[in-house]
Amino acid sequence: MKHTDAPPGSAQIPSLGYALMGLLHGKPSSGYDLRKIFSSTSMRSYSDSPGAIYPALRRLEQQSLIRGTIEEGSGLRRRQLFRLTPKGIAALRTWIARPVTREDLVSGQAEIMLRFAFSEQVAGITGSLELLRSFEAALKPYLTALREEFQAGKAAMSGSGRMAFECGVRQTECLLQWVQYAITAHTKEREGGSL
Amino acid sequence: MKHTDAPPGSAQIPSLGYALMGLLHGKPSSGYDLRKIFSSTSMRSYSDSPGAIYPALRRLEQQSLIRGTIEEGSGLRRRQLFRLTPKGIAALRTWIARPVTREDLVSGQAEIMLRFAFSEQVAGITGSLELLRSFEAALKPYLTALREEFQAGKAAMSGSGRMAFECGVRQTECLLQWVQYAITAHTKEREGGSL
DNA sequence: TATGACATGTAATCTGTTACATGATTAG
DNA sequence: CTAATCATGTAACAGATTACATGTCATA
Repeated sequence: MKHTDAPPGSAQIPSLGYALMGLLHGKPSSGYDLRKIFSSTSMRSYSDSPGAIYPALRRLEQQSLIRGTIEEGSGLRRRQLFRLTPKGIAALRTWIARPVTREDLVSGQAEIMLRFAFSEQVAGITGSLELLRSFEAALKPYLTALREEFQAGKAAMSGSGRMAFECGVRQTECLLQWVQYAITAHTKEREGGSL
Repeated sequence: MKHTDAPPGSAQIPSLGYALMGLLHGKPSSGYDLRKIFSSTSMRSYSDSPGAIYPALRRLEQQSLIRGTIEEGSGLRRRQLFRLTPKGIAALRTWIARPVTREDLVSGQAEIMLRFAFSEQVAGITGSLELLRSFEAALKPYLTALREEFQAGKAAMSGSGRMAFECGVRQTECLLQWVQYAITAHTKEREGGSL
């Protein structure tokens, strides 16, 4: 019975859309540029296929989150440069500022890390710090629950099932350590930098 | 130009299909049972929605990887119990025995962990060990490449971008440590258990 | 002039999500 | 009787993958 009832016009943006917008915030780019970023950097987890990127760009443009302009002059063929609109920047900011939920943790933390990666450029160090704290706040009880589930269920698991679960717990512990390290690092930087 | 040319009839199975088959290997279950497992255990990353599970089960049945039989007798309503066919068991085994590729590492390790979790039940400790070694072999050069990419690119990243990358490196290190720990644990168990 | 990198797209298909529909059985 | 739980399904839609199609420009 979850009536999503999203604010009209904001037909929820998939992860790829935010990845694209985050990159465009850094620098206006063509679809081809973005594809190259996906295929050549550690963002390989996003598909660099034209069938994914061009339709996604068009959807974002239809929602007025980005605007494309055809580049004239420079030697090559028509090349459409996309840049964020004010509405797009606002959407990015809202996305980054969303509190981290249990759901974010359950379904792989890929999207939260994406949010964090863009956070400093889009929302400043304060925004990064807020996201990290929200991350930490969600992570702690989640880790506790994971450990409890492990204790409760390990008797019924196969050897490798138990090990796989342990891996999940360890990875989550590792993540929490990183979050705490990142919080101190960012706190220091903010004190040293802009105070 | 990648002509996939999969062996006919084996129309590549998505991750959800293997998750379902892995659970069925443990014990024949109805769609409802499987949904409950997804919604109540740490396999929450799979959707427990009927719109995902029932069609997936039907697809597997059409490929003769599982077979459903209606349960009579016991009080409740008709309930279809699914169990693996020999072909399904073979497909599971093949999936588990697949060498771990770079691609597996790039796009989140969720699927390899699923493979590993089921490996002992389906392929025995030897199968688990082989998978772990393959995992280790893929992980080491990947980690090296990640670190190199980090060194090469960190100058151009924002503070939080750099941190996010560092998180990726740390998580990968954590994973490698776990793999090595799991290898020694499994090796011991095999020596103690069946020798 | 032929090849390969640049640059953009489309169509078919598959899978998953959301939301709804149906009906049986059990507990209060 | 009514509500909750058990149990299965479907229809509309969104998004990604794959494979193909198209055309420009540089260079060898």
